[in-house]
Amino acid sequence: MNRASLLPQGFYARDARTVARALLGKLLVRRDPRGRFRIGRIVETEAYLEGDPAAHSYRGPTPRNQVMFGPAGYAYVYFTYGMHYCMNVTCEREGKPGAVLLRALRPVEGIVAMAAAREIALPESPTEKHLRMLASGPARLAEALSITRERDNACLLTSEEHGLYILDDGYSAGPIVATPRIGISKAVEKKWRYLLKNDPFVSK
DNA sequence: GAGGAGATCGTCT
DNA sequence: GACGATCTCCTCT
Repeated sequence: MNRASLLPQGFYARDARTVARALLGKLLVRRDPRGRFRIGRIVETEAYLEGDPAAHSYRGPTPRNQVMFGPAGYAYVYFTYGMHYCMNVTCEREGKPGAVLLRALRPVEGIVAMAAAREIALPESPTEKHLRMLASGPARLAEALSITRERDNACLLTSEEHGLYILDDGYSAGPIVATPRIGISKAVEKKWRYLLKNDPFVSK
């Protein structure tokens, strides 16, 4: 990888829709305790805003969502459906909740480790179809990088210290498409899901 | 390829 | 006590 740099906190302290678009093409990095890396390029995001009925923050702070009310640039990881974790990045500013859900990655490095974490048997020469199974979907993404609420909620993403962070390697993302968000029942008309146009690694 | 059911439990009402 | 910012597996075409 060439000259990749951490995104500063100012990158995150903006409108969630702006951050959601800006995160497309950036690298999500997991460095595990053995110093091995799992890296994927972000190809799909969703924005959740203040006053947004679909956002976990809508009804005010609770133990579960309190990270959304804190400063920008932290991970908000929640547990849902009794079995899945999903990862958000906090944005906006303190007291004004906003978050971006990371929905899909294009695997870049550590593919074998991702498959192991997902308990998927990869053939010697995996096809794009196999690689799509690794991190195309918010719960798949979290599982591929071993992201859990217990380990990663409220972790600072602008530092490499915790082993989970986001890098800008200078990649220039192509055209971005905005669509309605997935899997929600409120504010379904808002087109706050963003993805790289024609990218095969977006979720379905 | 499309569509639907079931899994499974933390969180909030 | 109801409901998820989901995924997988199974059936049918």
